[in-house]
Amino acid sequence: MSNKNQGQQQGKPKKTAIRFTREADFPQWYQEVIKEADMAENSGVRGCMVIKPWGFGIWENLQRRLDKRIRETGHENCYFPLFIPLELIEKEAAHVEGFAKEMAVVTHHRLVAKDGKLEPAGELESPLVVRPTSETMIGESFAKWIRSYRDLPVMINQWANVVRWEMRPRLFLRTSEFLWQEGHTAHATEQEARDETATMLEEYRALAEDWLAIPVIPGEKSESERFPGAVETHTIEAMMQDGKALQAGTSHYLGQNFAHAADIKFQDKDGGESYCHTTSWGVSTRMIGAMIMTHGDDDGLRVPPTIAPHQVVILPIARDEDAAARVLPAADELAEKLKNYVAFGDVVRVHVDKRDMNTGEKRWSWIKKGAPIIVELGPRDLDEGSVMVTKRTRIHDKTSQKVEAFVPTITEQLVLIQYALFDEATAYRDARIKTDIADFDAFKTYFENEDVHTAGFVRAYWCETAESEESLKDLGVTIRCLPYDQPEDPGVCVITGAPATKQAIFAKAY
RNA sequence: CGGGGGGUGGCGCAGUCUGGUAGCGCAUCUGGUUUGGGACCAGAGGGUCGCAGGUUCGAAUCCUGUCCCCCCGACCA
Repeated sequence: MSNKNQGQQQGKPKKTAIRFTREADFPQWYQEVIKEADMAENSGVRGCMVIKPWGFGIWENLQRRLDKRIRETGHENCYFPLFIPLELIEKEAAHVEGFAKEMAVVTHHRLVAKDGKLEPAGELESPLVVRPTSETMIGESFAKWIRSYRDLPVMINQWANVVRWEMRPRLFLRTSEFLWQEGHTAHATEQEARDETATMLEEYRALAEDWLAIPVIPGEKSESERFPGAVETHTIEAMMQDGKALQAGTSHYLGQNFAHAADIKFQDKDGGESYCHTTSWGVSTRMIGAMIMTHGDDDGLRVPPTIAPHQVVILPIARDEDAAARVLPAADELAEKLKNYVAFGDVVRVHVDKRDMNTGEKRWSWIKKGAPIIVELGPRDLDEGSVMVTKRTRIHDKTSQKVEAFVPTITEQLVLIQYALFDEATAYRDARIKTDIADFDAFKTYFENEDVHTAGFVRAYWCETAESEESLKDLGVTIRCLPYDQPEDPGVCVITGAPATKQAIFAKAY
């Protein structure tokens, strides 16, 4: 048995690679993972973060895959302005109301020097809102673009930053400015728009589960949780390791609400005039927060191989010049060999870490960053024709593998890590979905007494009334969604005891 | 936005109550010894204490304002 604390001869012994454990303090642990993995940091601007290469690389890999799927499902990328005229966003009543509190507003367009300082001057006649989302702006364009049924459907997407002046920012989960994609489509018929909404939610489910290894529950939002202005909002809900829910992506059927507001209409075959049915859907950098809180452990981040900026990190071990002369070229050579293989549709991403620092420290830095496979290559390995392999899923089990066995199986090893992460997360989540809560007393007892060991979701029948939902408020519990897979038989509402036909997921949420 | 806690070399902190011009550990740099699970010894560099103003002979310490961070709550992707 090796002792991972061996190097800690002085000072406080460390049991884990990072300072906080999930159990002791989940919020602190979350921040510590981000810091130790060198993913992002706060900036001097409230609620706005600097995304560092390891965090941004993860985002880019997620983005690359999703962008591909967005194109494959018939959409095209566009770009719309960051600023929205105030009078434009006022057009859809429910929409404004929903976003009013969190909109940043530009009121001036110029600065003048005064007493050595710069002061805003040139007040705008009409203020501009920094987009919190682009339904209104894109709706304006749709109205111009669409004349005839032959122009439909219009299916576009944009990768952009948006601003929502949130009260309580948290890195990746809720930043004032965040990166996302927003898809916007306009259709001739309700059915087509509803199908689009469902198609994109399924894309999000696949992105979360197949790509990020995050198990999610797809379903429909209750009325109170709907996107402002939407007829229906569909969501994928994930469970974090503290048992809280995180909405990881949404797809909205907007009906004709925005079409009426922006006058998006077309002439049909009969010459009649109709309003379009529109949709919108988005996922954001919040997904990275979901990944951290799904896969991270007390030694830091664990990145699914699909999106890891480096899937394999090679650590050349050289104690002197002579060893370096042998080991460094060998490490490069190994990297080149690995690059002949493809995993998840891309050439295996290999990095040789040649930084001049202690090997143990170097190794821990990659463990904290969550690189899926760490390969140590030293003179001894060279003599034996082998490599020392650590998988991030089992950091205390180093195995020596022959190079000719290791290299050709790299794809398989990465895939197995991917599956292991998904299976582990799924087992964790499923064990924390309670389905045996009989009545509201038991429900309250559960949510009042939950802690980091027991917290989770309750799945139970719900009568779908706003009043019953209101009574959850004091508990801090919300209805996350009505899952698509529903039992055939009706039951009774866990809150009111009234007859109910559908089950809902109840949870505390981010 | 309400309640609570904070901002002191890169990181983590002490010092603040009882003003006297900054200290510890880690990290960094140099030299040496080391090196396959977060090395050791010696030496060195680095901060004016979030920012602005005030009180004072003198402010990290007191007062006012302000910005930012963390936790809980309400709000939200």
